[in-house]
Parts: sequence; structure tokens; C-alpha cells
Amino acid sequence: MRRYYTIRDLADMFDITPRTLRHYEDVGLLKPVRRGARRLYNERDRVRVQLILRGRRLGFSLPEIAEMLDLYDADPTEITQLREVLRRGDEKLRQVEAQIAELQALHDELIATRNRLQRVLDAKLKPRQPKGCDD
Amino acid sequence: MRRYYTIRDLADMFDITPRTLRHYEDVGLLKPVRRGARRLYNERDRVRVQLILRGRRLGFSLPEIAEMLDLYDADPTEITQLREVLRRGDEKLRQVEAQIAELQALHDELIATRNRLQRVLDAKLKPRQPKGCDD
DNA sequence: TCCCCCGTTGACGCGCACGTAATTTTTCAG
DNA sequence: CTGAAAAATTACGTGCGCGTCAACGGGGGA
Repeated sequence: MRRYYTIRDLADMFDITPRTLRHYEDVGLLKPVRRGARRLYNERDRVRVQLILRGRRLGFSLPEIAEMLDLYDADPTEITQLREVLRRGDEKLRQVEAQIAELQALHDELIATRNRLQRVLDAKLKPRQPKGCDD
Repeated sequence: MRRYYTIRDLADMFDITPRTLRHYEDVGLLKPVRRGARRLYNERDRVRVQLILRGRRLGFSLPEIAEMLDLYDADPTEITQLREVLRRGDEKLRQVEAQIAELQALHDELIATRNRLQRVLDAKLKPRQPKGCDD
């Protein structure tokens, strides 16, 4: 059941180019095995690509994404390293929470602006009592 | 009460460089008035800078930010234009909502990973009944 | 008045995240 | 085995968001 994907499989799957996958490998985000010279991506690689692309959509840089991916597969044998990973994880967590708060604020403002524009439009469409007509 | 800010005032206020403010002007995000050759920013400009920087932190490009800022001060006289602005606003709104959802998913995963790492760490610190000792 | 420092205006540079073109190598169906 | 398509390698190019440097005012405090 060990399914493998070629570079084109993954590229088509996520609507990216092979160049992008090779670049992610260049910066250490992926380490596909090789059969001869060809890269073979497994299920774990596929999930990582998914996470990388989500990170990009959210505005994170590739090094930042690397940090977060490191959290998922941290070496559970070294205690001090484990503590360090936990600390960095909490840091990222707070950063993400702050980003959610700012996005929520932006969302609320967009809603308010939409409602305001909608009211202006409604007032122009059915002007029963346009203001300034009391003369 | 018309308070004005020099380019350095705003730069220091937001911990950016004057070059950044000039760049935002180059791409049409700001249009400060001039006294001679010097730029003078008013309160509205200051708020716009604040919104621009929040947009950047959230991963939006400068053109995307320009689109959103255009929503706030849309011309309320042209009905067709108003409809168009509302449509683009709703589009941005859905985009922001999708981004919130993805960010929330990332947040949940970070929480889960933190808890998992914490449990591993706890198990290594007080190993009362370490598994594999039942022989 | 003079000088100095802040601001302005180009213009080039740079790091990131890839795009793209050329060339070479590999693979695999027939 | 062979030929052609796909993958790999290498290297340069690109768009964005500024950084940086040089050269040039101009205005305001001593």
C-alpha cells in the first residue's frame, strides 16, 4: 500500500510546478527518496506539501514554515531539545493567535463597511424620505 | 486642530523607514500633501499606514491592500460603481473568512502538537510506570 | 547670514520565491 | 535496443517590497 508520487503527480495535484517542489527541497522542506535520479514522494511528503502551501497562503515565509513543520516531527528522545521545541511552539502559537485576532478585526471592519455601503445604496434606490427635503 | 506629521514622525511612530512611506506613495497607497517639497501626512494618512502595515502582517500584497482601502472611501454617488465595490468587498470578505478558517485549523494543530509533546515530556520526567516494564 | 541637517529624488541593489530556457540524463514502452 | 518523453541539472531572469547610496535642495536655529 506504500503509494509513491512522481514530481508531476504532486505538481498536478496541488496546481504548482515541479520547479516549486525542487525549490522546497533546495531549502530543506522536503527530502523525497530517489529511485535512480528520480524523486519519489510518499504520503508524508504529500501532507507536508499541503501544509507548506497553506502556510504560504497565510503569509508565512518558507523558513517560518520550516520551523512549524519541525514541531510536528521533533525528536522525542532528547529532553532539552524537546523543551526547546515546546518553547518555540508556544511562541508560534501566540503569533498565530495574534494573527487570528488581527484577521478578525479586519473581518469586522469589512462587515461594517459592507453594511454602510449597503445602506447608502438602499437609500439611493428607494428614496421615500430623502433627507434635505423638508423645505 | 489639524495635526500634521512629517515623514520621520510617521516612520518613528510605526518603526518603519521613510523609504517605506515613499514606496507606499509610489504605488498609490498614500497621497500626502506637500508644503514645498516636503510631505505632510494628516490623521487619515496615519490610519491608512496603520491599516497597510496590518495588511502586510496578515500576508496581503500591496495591491491587495489597495483594494481593501478603496472599499473604505468609495465614491457614494455612482450607483454602478457602488455595486461593483460591494461585490469586490464581498469577495474579499469571503477570502478573509477562508483565511480565518485555515488559520484556525493551523492553530488547532499547533495546540494538539503542543499537548502531544507535553505528554511525551511529562512521561520522561516522572516515569512511574514506563511501558515495556511488565516482564 | 551661514551652516547644517532633514527631506527629496533618482538609481541601483538585494533577498525571497520561484519562472524559464538550455542542456543533459534517465527511464521506459515497443 | 532504441527512440522519445519525462525528469534532472544548471544558470540566469523576474516581480515584489523595500534597502542603500549619491547628489541635491531648502529652511531654520545660532
